[in-house]
Amino acid sequence: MFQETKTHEVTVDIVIFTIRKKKLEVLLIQRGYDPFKDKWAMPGGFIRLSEPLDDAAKRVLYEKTHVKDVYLEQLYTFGDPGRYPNARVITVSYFALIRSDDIQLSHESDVNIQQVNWHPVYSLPPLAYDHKEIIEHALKRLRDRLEYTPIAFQLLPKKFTLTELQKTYEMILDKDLDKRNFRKKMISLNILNESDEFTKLSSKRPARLFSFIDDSMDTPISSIL
Amino acid sequence: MFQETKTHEVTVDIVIFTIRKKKLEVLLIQRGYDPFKDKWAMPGGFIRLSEPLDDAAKRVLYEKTHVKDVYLEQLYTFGDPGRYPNARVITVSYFALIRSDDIQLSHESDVNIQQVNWHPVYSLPPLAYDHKEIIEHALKRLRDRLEYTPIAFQLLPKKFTLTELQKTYEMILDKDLDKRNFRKKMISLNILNESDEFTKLSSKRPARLFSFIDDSMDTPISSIL
DNA sequence: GCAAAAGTGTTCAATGTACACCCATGC
DNA sequence: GCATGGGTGTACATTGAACACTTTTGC
Repeated sequence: MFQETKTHEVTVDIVIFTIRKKKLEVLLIQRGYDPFKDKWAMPGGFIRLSEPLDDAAKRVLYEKTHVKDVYLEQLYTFGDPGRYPNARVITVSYFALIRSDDIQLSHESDVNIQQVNWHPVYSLPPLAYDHKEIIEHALKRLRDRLEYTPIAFQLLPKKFTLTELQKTYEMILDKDLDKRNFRKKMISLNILNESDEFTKLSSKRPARLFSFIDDSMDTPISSIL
Repeated sequence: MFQETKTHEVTVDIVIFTIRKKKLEVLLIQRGYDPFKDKWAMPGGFIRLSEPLDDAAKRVLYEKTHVKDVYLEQLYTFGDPGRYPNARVITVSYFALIRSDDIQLSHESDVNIQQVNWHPVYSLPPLAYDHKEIIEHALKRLRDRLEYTPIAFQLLPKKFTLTELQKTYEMILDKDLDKRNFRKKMISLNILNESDEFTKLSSKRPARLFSFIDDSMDTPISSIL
């Protein structure tokens, strides 16, 4: 077993979440060669010898999306000997939250890659390796964080309406929330700045725009179910 | 940098908690040689090439304590290039909860090791590497788990009194709890079996013994503060 | 009979949950 | 003027927090 490599290889893989077309989506890359040809996989890469783990994650993230300064958190380390064919690859997984309008997907001319695309997290294509398991793990963690920290703002533009915020929660939790209770709760947390601006474009009643008070990232939130 | 090794080395390190002498303690090994001679470190070891991560953790745990079937959970992966002198060592950390009466410390005749000993988690000796950071991380995780899952039972004998259970919570949270509220809460969770037995040895009023209902390990617990 | 730990309930405050109607706008 | 999403309050149930005295035993 493992004749081809005599050492562990260590990679980072990143579950990149965004909100796009009113859906919670993850960024996937279609593999252009075997093993797992045509299957989809999360962006990932080898960790350089003198590179901190978080830096490796940031680098991979930047290479694929050209975004910086996004929410990034280490998730879990997967290292089953059978997870990778013909090599022992241990992967430190991360999850990232980005605003879809910040993104510039890089369409590098890499023959190994067929496509880079967003996929709704609730209807994923066939995935390579153990990436399905990793994404499920990431979704669990994201839901967990959502109930205790003001993390949803990482997926929204600077200014947003309360309805947009609520929809974000609903997409992640995959569950409907009560409008009045949601607003009451959010406002009582004192993490929102009420602006004087309103949405204009819609052909409906304009909605007030809010922004997130930066220094409240560490504010714990009691449950919003 | 890193001339001595050209690859990443991957280890597991385990934060082993127990309750001993009415204190929350961790198992540490005093190093017998440089670097970090005389400093204390957590039990750890290299991951074998075709060994799953959890198995490596179980193996290291067994080697040091001769216990099996204990609570073991992956914690976090530390991989700062500067954390280890002269090598790039990435460590997947775990934390374990064991009953101190189950333990048989192995006093192997390893010249590299001076001593294997328990240390109170709130007054640790000087630690090697970044192990202080790892233990702090483990303590945070343990506290977190304590508030949402019935994990404290992993530190107690099969049968225990409510006072012992409360003391366990108090040691981990480093905070006093209200006796009546604590008992009310625990009983309302329906995860305890009330037995007909009582403590006998003490020279005080005997206390009723309880046991934990096994299949409630996944029961979430709302906050106990 | 006294020292020491076991055991037990009530009141109040805070938080969560369920629920329905009017408002402002563009067309 | 009507369709669409924005915005608002109250009543009730659940949960958490504070708090003190009686009971059982060994000595």
